[in-house]
Amino acid sequence: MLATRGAATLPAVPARRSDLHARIHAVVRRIPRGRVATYGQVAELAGLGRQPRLVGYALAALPDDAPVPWHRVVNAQGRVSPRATPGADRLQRALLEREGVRFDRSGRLDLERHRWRPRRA
DNA sequence: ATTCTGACTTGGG
DNA sequence: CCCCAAGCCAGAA
Repeated sequence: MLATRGAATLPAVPARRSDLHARIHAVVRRIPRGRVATYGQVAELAGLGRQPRLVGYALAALPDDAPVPWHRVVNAQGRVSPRATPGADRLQRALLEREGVRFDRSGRLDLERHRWRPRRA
């Protein structure tokens, strides 16, 4: 099928933008409706270890039409992380509420109750 | 090529 | 509750 190496016109290695992002997005795609995962949790599941920040970077890089439920990722405090873009955080919260996730007065959700617990890592 | 700038978390003061 | 530092990727200017 595909030439596996050295075709003059093809790169030896696929020019993927970023392995890191791809892996992160893959994990986030697994988060079921009505459940949430923290940045740290996603980092672990993606095999990045303690690098929750990278998860934030990867999600920030998502195009608007990406088939990734980015809104299901919240911070370790169970809150929607403040976003630089106006309204972005409001949208995230709205999307979660639409899936049945409730927030308390301080804008915090119950991680114990809503956290996604994948059987397989 | 260098610099800047974000969706984080943890440990400590 | 607030503040600070470290760890570290990628796209834009």
